[in-house]
Amino acid sequence: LPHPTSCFACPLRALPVFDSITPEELAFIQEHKAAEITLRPGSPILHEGQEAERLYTLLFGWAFRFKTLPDGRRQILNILMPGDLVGLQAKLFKEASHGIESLTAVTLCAFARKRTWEVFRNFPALAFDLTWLGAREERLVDDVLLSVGRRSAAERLSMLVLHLWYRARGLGMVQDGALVFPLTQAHIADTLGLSYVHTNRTLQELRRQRLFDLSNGLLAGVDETRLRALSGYEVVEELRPLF
Amino acid sequence: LPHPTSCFACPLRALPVFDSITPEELAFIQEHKAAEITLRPGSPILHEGQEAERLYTLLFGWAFRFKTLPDGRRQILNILMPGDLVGLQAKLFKEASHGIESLTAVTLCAFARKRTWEVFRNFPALAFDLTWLGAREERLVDDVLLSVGRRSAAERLSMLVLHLWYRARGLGMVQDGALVFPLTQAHIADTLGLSYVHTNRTLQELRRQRLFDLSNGLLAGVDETRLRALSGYEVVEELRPLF
DNA sequence: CGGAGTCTTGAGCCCGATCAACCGTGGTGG
DNA sequence: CCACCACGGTTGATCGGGCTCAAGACTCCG
Repeated sequence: LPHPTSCFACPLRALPVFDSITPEELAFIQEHKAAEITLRPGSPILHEGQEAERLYTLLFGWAFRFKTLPDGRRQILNILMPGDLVGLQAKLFKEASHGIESLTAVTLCAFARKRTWEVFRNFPALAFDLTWLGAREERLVDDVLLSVGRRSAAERLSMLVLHLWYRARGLGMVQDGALVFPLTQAHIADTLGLSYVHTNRTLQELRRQRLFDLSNGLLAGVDETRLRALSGYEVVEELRPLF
Repeated sequence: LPHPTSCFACPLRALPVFDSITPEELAFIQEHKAAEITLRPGSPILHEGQEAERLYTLLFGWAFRFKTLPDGRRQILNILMPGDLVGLQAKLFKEASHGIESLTAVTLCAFARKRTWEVFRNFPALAFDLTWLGAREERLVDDVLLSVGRRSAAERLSMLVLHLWYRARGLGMVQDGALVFPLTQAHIADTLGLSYVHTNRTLQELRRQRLFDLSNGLLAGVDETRLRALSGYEVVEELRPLF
C-alpha cells in the first residue's frame, strides 16, 4: 500500500450522493478499509461462481458486471463507475452469480471481511447506503432489460451512449466535451444483446447521422437533444431521501 | 380489516428464508403492520412514476413488475410471488421507475409509512433482510436479462417455465404435479422480450415435444431433466448467510 | 516483420416480427 | 334464450431486422 487514499480525502465525497455522511461514519469506514487494490485493464475482479469475497467500492476507473453461458455467449448486466459497490451480491449470497471485470485500470477500496453484519448493527446509516446502492444498481439493470427486450438496435445504442455520457458527466469525467470511452464494440454488443457485426453497422449509422462521434476510444459531439428524442431517455432522480 | 393475518401466524414463516427471525423482530413487524390489502386480478399495485408509497410484502398471489415505453411496448422485469417485497425501489427513490400489477387475486401486507428508517436504526436484522431481498430480486433480473439478451426463444421459454416451476414448488404451490399458472401468453411474451405470436408458436413446439403441458391456466407434466438440458438452467442457493 | 486485437465490409439467410383472420369460451344485457 | 362482445389462444402469409460466415483493413506492439 504505497499511498492509500484516506477516506477523509476521498474524491467521491464531493458527489451529492455522499452528502449526508457523518464524521463518525467516515471514521468507521476509514477504520475498516482493509486495502486499496489497483488492477490493470481487463482484469477479473470477481469470477462467476466465486464464493464470498470482500466488499469493494470502485474508487477509480470503469468495470462491468456480466454473466456467461456455457457456450461462451455473454451478457453484460451493467457498467460500473466510481462510487459503485462491487461484490454486494457475492457477500449476501454464498457465491456470485455474475462475474466482474475491469475495463480500464481500476482502483478498489477493499473493506474488511465479515464486517457486513457489524455495519448493520452499528451504523444504520451506512447499512441504508448499502441497500440504497443495491437498489440503484437494480434500477440500472431494469433499464437495460427494457432496452434489450423491447427497443430496436438504434434505440438501444442511443440509450447506452446517452446513459454513460450522463453518468460520466455527473462524475466529472467529461472534459472539453469529450469522454474517454473504454468499451470496445464487443462490449457494447454484449451490453445490448446484439451481435458484434450489427453493433458496428448501427454505430456507423448513428455516427453518419452525427448523433455522436465515437472513435479511438473517445466519445464526443454528443447531440443530447436528438439522442433523447430517438431513445426516449428519461432523466432519473439520483437523490437519496433524507431520513 | 375483517380478519387480518397475524404475523405470528404468517404462513410464510414456514419458509427456510424466514428461519432466523427473532420474537422481538416479529413483534416489531406485527406492530407496524398497518393494513392488509386484497386486490382482484389485474389490479395496478404501483404505477410507473408514482411517488413513494408504502412498503408491502406479498402475502398471497402472483404479481409482476414491468416498465413500458410511451408507444405501449412493455417489458416485464420479474414475477412476484409470496414472500417478495413490493415497492422497495419506490420507497428508496422519490418515485418508482416501474409499475406493479397483480396477476391473481392478491393479498398484501402494508407497513406503516415512513418507518423504513426506524427499521434500520432499531432492527438491523430486519434491515439486513430488506437488503437481502433487494439483492435477491436483482439477481432474478440479472437472470432474465441474460435470457432476453442471449438465449433463443425456446431456451428462454424453457428457462421461464422451469424457473417459475421451481419457485412455486418451493412455496408449496405445486399440488399433484400441477400448478395454477396465471400468466397469459401476452405476459410470457412481455417477460421474454418476444412477440405475442412467436411466443405462441414456440409454446406449441415445446408442448409438442412434451417438455411440459401448459393449458387452461394449468402447468403440469414438467420434464425437469430435459428442460434443464435445453435451457442450461442452474440451481441457485437461496439460503441466507448467518450473521 | 509478424501477430493479436479491434474495426470494417459484403453476402446470404433465418429467427422472430408484423399483419390479418379466425376460433372458442365465458360473461352480459336486451 | 340468444346476440353480442371481450379476451385469450391459434393459424397463415409475408417481411425484415439482425445473425452468421467470411474476409480484409488498421493499429499497436514486441
